[in-house]
Amino acid sequence: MSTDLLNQLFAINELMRRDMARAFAGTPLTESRVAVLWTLRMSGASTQRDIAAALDVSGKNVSLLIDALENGGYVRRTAHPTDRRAVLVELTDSAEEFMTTMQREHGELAATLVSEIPADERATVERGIATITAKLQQLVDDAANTEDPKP
Amino acid sequence: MSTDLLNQLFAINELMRRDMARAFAGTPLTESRVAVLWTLRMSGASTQRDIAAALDVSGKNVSLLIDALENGGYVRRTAHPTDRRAVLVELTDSAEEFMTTMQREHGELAATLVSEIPADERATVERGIATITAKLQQLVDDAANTEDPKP
DNA sequence: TATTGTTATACTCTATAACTATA
DNA sequence: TATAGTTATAGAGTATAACAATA
Repeated sequence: MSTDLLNQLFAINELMRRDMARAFAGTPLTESRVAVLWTLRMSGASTQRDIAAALDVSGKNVSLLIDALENGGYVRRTAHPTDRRAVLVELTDSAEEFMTTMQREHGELAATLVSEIPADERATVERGIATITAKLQQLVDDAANTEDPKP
Repeated sequence: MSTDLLNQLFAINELMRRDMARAFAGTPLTESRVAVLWTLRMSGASTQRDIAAALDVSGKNVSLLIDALENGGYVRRTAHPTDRRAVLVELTDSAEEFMTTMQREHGELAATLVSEIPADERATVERGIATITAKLQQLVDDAANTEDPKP
């Protein structure tokens, strides 16, 4: 049975991607752009360098994503108060509203999924998923450290 | 707690992507190309149209992916026995070997992850994940049918 | 007429390298 | 000298539309 686990996880990946895509169909948003919005929602106003680090992508890439988001009215670039090289990127009011809606929908989706599991098994399943996530994180970190030894 | 569920699932997504990327670093393969190889591994020789349907991407996209894979020696285009418009795409011997290795590694990873869960909870957790996958699948299907009513 | 795959065109995501303005 | 962001260039994934060959 456990050989099926990765297939299940891959299926969940794919399904969540499709579900997300539906959530912002009709907007000029893409998955990557929404990832930027999530970062800003969680961390507040950030420099492009911070966003690049959080998303593990190049600075150039962030420039393009912010260009598109700024153009669509989702974020605004403002002067950094102390570092004149840097800009601060922040969500506009309408983007904050948009993220509030997405967050609510995520919560509803999670509740719907969990409600399918028998009540007395929910805690075990949630703990199991957390365990899997933690182990996977550890494996990926270890692999990264092996390839890229302490600088 | 259940509000964290989606975050866990998103984290698993991201981690599996990174782990996969490591698995074929150094090859000319990308995530999308490997997705094609998986499809061929599971379904055997397929037309490009079948691959496009399985991956839910455009025919043009499949053309490009197959071009790249053919160029790298992973797949081969052969004539369709009965339909002269179509081509059959199939894995080369070396690609079959490559996929065998990937499949074995997937199995090992799944076993490692599952072994972190207390033995007496494994069945419950695996069943819970399967339940979540099924429900998610159903929600996505329903949404697709609502937008795109039976033609 | 409908379908398979390709050509043509375009947008997005991604990266590296060089450059400008600032620290 | 080092860092933040942009310009320049390039590869990859994705889509739609038009077209050729074949069903």
